[in-house]
Amino acid sequence: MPENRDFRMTASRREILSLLEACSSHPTAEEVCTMVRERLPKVSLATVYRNLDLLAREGLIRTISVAGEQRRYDGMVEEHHHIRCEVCGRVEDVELSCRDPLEALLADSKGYEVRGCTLCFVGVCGECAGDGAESDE
Amino acid sequence: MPENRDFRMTASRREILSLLEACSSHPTAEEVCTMVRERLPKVSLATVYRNLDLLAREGLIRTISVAGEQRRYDGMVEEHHHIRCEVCGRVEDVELSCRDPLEALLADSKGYEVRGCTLCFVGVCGECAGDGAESDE
DNA sequence: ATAACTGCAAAACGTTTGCGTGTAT
DNA sequence: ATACACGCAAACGTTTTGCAGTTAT
Repeated sequence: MPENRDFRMTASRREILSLLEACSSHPTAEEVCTMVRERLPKVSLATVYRNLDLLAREGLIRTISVAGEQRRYDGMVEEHHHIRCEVCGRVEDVELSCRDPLEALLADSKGYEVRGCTLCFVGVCGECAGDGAESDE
Repeated sequence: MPENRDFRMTASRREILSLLEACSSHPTAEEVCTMVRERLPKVSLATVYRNLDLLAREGLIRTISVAGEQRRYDGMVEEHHHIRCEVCGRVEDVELSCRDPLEALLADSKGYEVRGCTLCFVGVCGECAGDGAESDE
């Protein structure tokens, strides 16, 4: 039963994929690598990077990147956005479809054909609030 | 006439600041360095990084994190957002205050105290449209 | 069989830091 | 005079790449 893909579904790829799909924490490549190694101890970080890149290009996962910070990966491929805690760095999903109404506005106002939208709120999560951490603004 | 600042307004800082204020292209640190060197040839990249960081901490410029790319800097300090061309990479300002209505929603729905919002649309700008460049999706 | 995939090590990249010298205040 | 800022070069953490051996198809 040949799969209709232009790449091979190897053990490490299957593992990365199912791991990301089950995981809500938007891990970094290194965190993915650590998780993969629990089941496939010999997987190298380079392979994890290569596979994350491939899976993202194939549209099976999403990349969350904030310039100057470590890239993170997300198994949820539907359009959605994130909120990141300024203190602990955690990233959570936000279900919020503000894209469509703005798309028309932007395409009109800037002459762009809008293809996507990366929206990331930053703030302080409930756990970090009151930690005395809000003073570094 | 002593200035009421907790840092010195040196030549390189003044230059970086006025350059960013006059510049609408959201340059990277290296681009800023190149521009600064047109007038101050001996400035080092490390100094540019240090000064960009300081000016951002002081609130005189903004750091913009455009997904997947190098950090960029912006002389416009008011809350605003960006749109980036997928083809040529240019980043333009978008005046669009979608923050306030969403803030309440988010603070409520996720338990976060929202402090800011980085919103970046990606698309194809007018100049790049029809260049045959939209095939690499 | 063979093209795709892998681990390893080294390179590349953007960014930060230590140190001794220079400069704004 | 002195604390701050600087240039230089080296270090850093993340990501990419070259290569030779391995594996899925």
